[in-house]
Amino acid sequence: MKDQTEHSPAEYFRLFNEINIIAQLSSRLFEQQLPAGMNQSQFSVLNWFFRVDSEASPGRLAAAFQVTRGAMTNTLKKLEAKGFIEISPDAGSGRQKRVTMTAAGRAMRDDCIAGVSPLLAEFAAAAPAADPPQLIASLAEIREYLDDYRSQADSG
Amino acid sequence: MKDQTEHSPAEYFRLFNEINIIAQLSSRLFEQQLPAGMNQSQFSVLNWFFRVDSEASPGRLAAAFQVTRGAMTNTLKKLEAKGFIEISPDAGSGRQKRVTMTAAGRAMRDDCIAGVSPLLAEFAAAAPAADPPQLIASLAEIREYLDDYRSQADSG
DNA sequence: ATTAAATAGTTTAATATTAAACTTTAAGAT
DNA sequence: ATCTTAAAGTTTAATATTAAACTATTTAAT
Repeated sequence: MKDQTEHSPAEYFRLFNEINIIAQLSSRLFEQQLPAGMNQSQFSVLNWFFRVDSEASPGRLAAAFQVTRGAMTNTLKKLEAKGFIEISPDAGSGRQKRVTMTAAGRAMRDDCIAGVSPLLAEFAAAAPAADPPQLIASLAEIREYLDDYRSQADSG
Repeated sequence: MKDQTEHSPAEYFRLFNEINIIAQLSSRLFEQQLPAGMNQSQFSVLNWFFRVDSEASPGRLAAAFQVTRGAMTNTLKKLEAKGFIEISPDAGSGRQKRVTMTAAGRAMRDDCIAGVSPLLAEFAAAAPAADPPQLIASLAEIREYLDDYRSQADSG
């Protein structure tokens, strides 16, 4: 007999299903709170500069968000046109570029956070999850597994 | 001091972030295993007929998957063109339609499951999550909250 | 019975994304 | 030194999706 550690394929199917539905619902909800003209992709890039590093190549950002380089080119163009980032040649490498966030970009990132905060606060108050830290930890394990899996597939 | 029940907005931000990354990674991975010409949206509709009911209106399916009716029109057209579903007038209501899955659709649904199974089995064997049932239960709570939230917003 | 409002579905225009082709630059092999 | 391969970024074509306009039908109000 199996004990509580049984992990069936069907169970994981159901798990990914729940995750996908939540991703879809929450993304829609979040995007509706963002300032006009901003979407989640653009916000994510601005927030990356806030959280992770002060500069990056387009390729590094594409890898960070697991989108194609073409998609990142498009997102960066939008942000550059609005003056939220700057794209300059990389001094050390002629085939790379150097992306940085402007003051206007930082201000817009703050506006986005302000727009989304009431929703998150409402959510936190309703607390529809028993133990968020535990949940986050479990999900992080899965995310890391998928990341590794992808890397293997890329090289193999 | 807060105990383990603290639920901060920042925590939920992080939670949705993990969920979105997993959704993106897993969707890509799953779609790559599907038979040529099939994508997740189309598979989901076929699988819905397997799991939930033997017939539905386009609007019911759009609501079930939280996509616009326009998006569902598009998905159903693709499935109909390939002979996986049939769309007929609804006897009881001139403005509704009646969608059903064909035998070819059932066969394709099985092919999709077969294509995805090795990946799920591999995943289940690696078991990158301590307690999938618990995880699913927590996520289901969140999904239900978001569903309700959306319904309120729609009517309010 | 007429009219107004709501509902179901489709169509259109715009956008975000992927995959693949392409250009330029760098690194490695000889 | 030259040639080949790899890497970084962009462009193009195709697709999926949303929001909004539109058509047809049903329900409700009077």
